[in-house]
Amino acid sequence: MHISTKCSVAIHCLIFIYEYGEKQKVTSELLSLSTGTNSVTIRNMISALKKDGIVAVKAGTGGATLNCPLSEITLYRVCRAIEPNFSSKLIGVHALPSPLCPVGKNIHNVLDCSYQKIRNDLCESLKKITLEDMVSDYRRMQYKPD
Amino acid sequence: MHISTKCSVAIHCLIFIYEYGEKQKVTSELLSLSTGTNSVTIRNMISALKKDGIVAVKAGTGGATLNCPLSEITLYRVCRAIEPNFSSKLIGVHALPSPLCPVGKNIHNVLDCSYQKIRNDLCESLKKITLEDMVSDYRRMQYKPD
DNA sequence: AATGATGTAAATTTAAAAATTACAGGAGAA
DNA sequence: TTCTCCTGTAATTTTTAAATTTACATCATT
Repeated sequence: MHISTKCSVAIHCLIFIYEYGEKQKVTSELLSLSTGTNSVTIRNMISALKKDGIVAVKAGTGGATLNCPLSEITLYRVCRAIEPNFSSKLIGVHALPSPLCPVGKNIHNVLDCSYQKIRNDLCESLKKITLEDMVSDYRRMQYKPD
Repeated sequence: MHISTKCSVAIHCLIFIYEYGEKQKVTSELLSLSTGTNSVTIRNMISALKKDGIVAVKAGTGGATLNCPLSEITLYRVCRAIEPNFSSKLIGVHALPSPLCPVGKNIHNVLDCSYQKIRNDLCESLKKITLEDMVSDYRRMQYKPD
């Protein structure tokens, strides 16, 4: 029913990996410390990003690196990688409207009509923002700390 | 962190009230039966819609009616009435990134930059859809049931 | 007054998200 | 070749948020 904190954690990790992935070994433990999120949760999330080709993880010895240019990583892609049907969970629908009521009988279809538009708009909105944008925001803040 | 089912239940109720509110007394009990949602939840939700001027409830004796034209009731207005800060809860953020890490220290501000754009886009998207649209979808389905 | 409604608070239940525990398996270092 | 550090993933437990339930004061009409 929502875009979970996993998306925020994923962006955090991706920025971290971009900044440090080449210089040092970025493990799930390190990302766990930086994000304040459980290392198993991190591993599951990184694993999903890996399947989408966003990151690469060195087998056996560990360590994550980016696997594609920042400009190709949109928020849409991150959300979809982590939670395949995230957009259909955006707005919750009540499960048991009465089939005996004319409104209840049709409400799911009525809602779907409009919700589909909203879901599409959201996806477009998420496609417009890339990790490149976010890293540049990050760097700007790095040097203007207030 | 998401748009709850309350929004869907509210739309269901508003269509119901539009269709039957003038002919019969639409009580929370009746809406509870039609939606399959608890009557106290209905009353709380109707109460929020009332505060926004979307519906009127007859005091004492009960019964809800629409209080403004369908075309003025956008999904944005419904969402905001029910959950004042719904858009800020759209995407969850991890609560405890490490303040000792350069990324952790700035991540909330970085996320806010982009998330603000997404929230605005969502609000615009919700403003484009009115209850008038949804009622006409509903009526179309009424006569073409499949 | 009696009835049938709303409005709201407080407590309980339910369901979803996240954390924890546990462990098999891979790559490199000792 | 065995030890260590890491990943991947399953199963369980804890935590949190949403929704329901219970309860009752209050307000018009009959």
